[in-house]
Amino acid sequence: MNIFALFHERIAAILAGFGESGRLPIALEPARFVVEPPRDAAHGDLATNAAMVFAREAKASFGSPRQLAIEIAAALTALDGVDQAEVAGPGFINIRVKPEVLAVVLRAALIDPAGFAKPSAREGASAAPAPVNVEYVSANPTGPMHVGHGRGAVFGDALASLLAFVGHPVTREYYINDAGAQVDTLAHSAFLRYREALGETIGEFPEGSYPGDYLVPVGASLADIYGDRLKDKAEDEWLPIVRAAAIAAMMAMIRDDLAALDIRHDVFFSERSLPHGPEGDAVAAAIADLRGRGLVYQGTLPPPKGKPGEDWEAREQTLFRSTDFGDDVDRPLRKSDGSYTYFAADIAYHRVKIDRGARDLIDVMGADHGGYVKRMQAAVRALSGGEASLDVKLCQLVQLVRDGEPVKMSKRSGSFVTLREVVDEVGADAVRFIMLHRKNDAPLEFDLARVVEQTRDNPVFYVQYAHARAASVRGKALAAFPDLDVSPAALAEADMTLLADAGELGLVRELAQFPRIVEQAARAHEPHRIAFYLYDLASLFHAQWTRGKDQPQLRFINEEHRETTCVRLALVSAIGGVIAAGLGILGVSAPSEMR
RNA sequence: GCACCCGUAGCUCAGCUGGAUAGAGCGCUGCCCUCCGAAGGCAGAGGCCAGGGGUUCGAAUCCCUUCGGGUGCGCCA
Repeated sequence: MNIFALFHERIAAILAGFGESGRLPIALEPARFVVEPPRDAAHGDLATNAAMVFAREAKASFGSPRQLAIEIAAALTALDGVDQAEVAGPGFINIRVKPEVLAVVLRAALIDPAGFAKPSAREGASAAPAPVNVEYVSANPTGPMHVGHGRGAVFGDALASLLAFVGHPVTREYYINDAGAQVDTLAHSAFLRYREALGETIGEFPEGSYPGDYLVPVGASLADIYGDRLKDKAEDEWLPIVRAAAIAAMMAMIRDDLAALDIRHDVFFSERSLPHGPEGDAVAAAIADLRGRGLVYQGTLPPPKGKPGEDWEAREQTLFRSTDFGDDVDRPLRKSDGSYTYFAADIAYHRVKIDRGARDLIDVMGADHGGYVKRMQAAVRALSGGEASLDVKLCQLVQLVRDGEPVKMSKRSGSFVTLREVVDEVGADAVRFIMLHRKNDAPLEFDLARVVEQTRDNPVFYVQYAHARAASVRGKALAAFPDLDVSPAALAEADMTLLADAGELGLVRELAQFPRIVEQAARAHEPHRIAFYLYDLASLFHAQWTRGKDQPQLRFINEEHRETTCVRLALVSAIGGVIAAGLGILGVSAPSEMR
């Protein structure tokens, strides 16, 4: 029930009508104009720039954009639900709808807040929303997740929910980098813990290994299972065993950390599981695929400029022609020793995703992967023959602070602040909301002290409290009118014309924006817009509530006027419902009371 | 050297894919409330949207460029 979309269609129809009578070109692209809330509420309920956008096309028949605007406005005025449509400035059209339109919006939001926000299936819609694959987290299985991983995790999870909410079939996916040198290093560190568990004194861990004590249980468990039988085996015998045990333990830990944030994936895809070997090599097949498209060749890359490359020497490699797709240089698929690069494996993996049917691929990664974006997009386009596209969402760093003071993080000592510690301290809701309350490509400051405060500076609390307050008002109403039916269906019968106060009408207008915000957030892949919207809505709601302090006639519950109470309860319930629906998309709970 | 991201109020950040007088929260100033519905309300000051060019009816938004910050740059994953 998106009234902005509704009026967009109506105006498009009016323009098409002008097209039929030969006064405008037939095939005007409706996406060029917008219908949006006016900056100033005094201007009306909706505004459109349609007349100005099509000024050039209208010049012959209408002269000025203003004249086109006048005629569009005249046609709008004749439509159902339109109170007035007037032209302002150079050609804006401000539309004011009749009260019954706002009543319809309010009822829709009240009866089914989530359904209200979903895009309505249009008649003759071209196609169902495309299948989307969202890959997120993908932290290497070499230790506990830290806070930066958490941001990507929460972001990817909320984005996946958002896309599912608006109708896309969504696959949530985790790529386990379990095939590189890092996991061998992990295995060596675990082996040291194993020997330790057998009673050896290990002392200092070697440079570049994983000294964190999260490997201690892995060593102990290996000692339990194998006794000392691994200790004297050759490395190529114990390594696969220890590696598998260590990776399994790390992934169990990571999944546990994710579960604490209520983050789940449909697919955990192991890099090691990509078929390899003579009987079927997925990476080789992917390279052959690209080669068949004429995009692979043997060549030598120029040395990187500006970086003093002492040890650089020209070597011939197998290269992917990513420059055909806008990359800066072609990228190697095989190292000089003939083994595959990580990029080659990643190409094979994305090929799997495309083969499974995904057309919109999204990778959520840390900002340090920025240099990787172009080549991966090139690969996806090449592999799919242009059918699929990849959007890469880079999440910037998280700076943990407490009361404004930076929290020390030292990876070297192994005592970095883990995601789990933060979740345990402030709760999953706070972590999720704060991480979604910022654009993904902007750095995030996370104040551990602030997010547990019960004040307006704490957006988590402020929004959740609005929901709790809505629930509380409903309870209070039952105390005043014990026989009142406060179910949404019953409240929807209330006389909506009794909503007359400017603050109340402002709230209805704010509710009307929810579907639009959801749609835009989904299209832009920016869940933070929902968080900001919820904060604005909560803010207006709290303000209206507070007005009742000084002006008792504005209180939601009026013991003298049952009908007024009903309609205000309808408003309050709709607000509560929309906040719950919005928080639901973000994966944040909507409590009925704050403690 | 090149590529990508960022630069908006004192601080932290929004700004709806080009619209009307650039917004919010903190902080600051001044009133109100602080028993009557649960952790406050109202108002004000504060901006060359980093600088400069361009595109057009119209630019914080798009393009070019300069400056400043971050990230990355074959045989790491």
